[in-house]
Amino acid sequence: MPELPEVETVRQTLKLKILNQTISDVIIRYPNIVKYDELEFKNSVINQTLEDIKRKGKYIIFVLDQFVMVMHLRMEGKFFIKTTEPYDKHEHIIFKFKSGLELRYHDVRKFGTIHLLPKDGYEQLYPLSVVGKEPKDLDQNEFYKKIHLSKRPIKAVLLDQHIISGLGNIYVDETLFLAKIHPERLAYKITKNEADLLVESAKQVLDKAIKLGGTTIRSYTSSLGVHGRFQNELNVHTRQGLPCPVCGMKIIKIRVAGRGSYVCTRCQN
DNA sequence: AACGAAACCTGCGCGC
DNA sequence: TGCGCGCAGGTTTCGT
Repeated sequence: MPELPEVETVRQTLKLKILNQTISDVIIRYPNIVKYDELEFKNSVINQTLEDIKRKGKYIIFVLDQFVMVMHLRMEGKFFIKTTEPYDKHEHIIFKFKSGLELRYHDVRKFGTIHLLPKDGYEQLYPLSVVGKEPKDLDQNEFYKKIHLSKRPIKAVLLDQHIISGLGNIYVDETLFLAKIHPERLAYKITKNEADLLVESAKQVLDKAIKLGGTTIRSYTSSLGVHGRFQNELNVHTRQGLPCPVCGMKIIKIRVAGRGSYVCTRCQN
């Protein structure tokens, strides 16, 4: 489900709904998601109160009194807030609150992760320590310096969260379209001006997507808070065979960096 | 050191 | 209808 705009939308919604709730119990139905000893995890978070909900790149950060829970939704992770309904087959972790509300983590493919970190200095600990800057915070010279010797296709570089965080398959395609750069172009062949334009385009794409509540494709069952409308604004992603909105040429789908990639070969070089 | 491929999982749509 | 394949908004680990 999530790239940065979807995670941000989820964060905002969760904050409205469960801030200041106190955890009374945790049900772990599929333990592999929790990257921590199961019993210790439970003992640590029970009786803790949710003080804030933050985000870094695609990670969502639940700040408790003495700990932080760092969650990554990977491909299909979603949250639901329920009360007493029976558990869905794909609800793997249930946080029960003293109020009777329940926060349920739902993940068909079970790729998601939860790390428990001490509150003190958690930003310097794995996994947050290896997350690169988001486009809005990324200095353009710094970005160019990081990519200008790389022999990877530019799309692979933009997907690399250590270098620049928040973009995923949808928003990389859209960013490359705005910057008029072909996803297969090797990073060292990107000029400084183009690199600057890439960072600018990424900011623009993410900002707009956040304003529209993210993108909803393929996930018909709505996740908490994500009623995205950015799918109506996509220029190329998912639009194979349709005309490029700029030049009218047919958009094609190719495979780059192992990912389905949509491109206008007239506009993007 | 750096790159691409495989692995982690499940479900859906397609062609035969 | 059933089966096998390819594909899916991500990241880490493995092998060259």
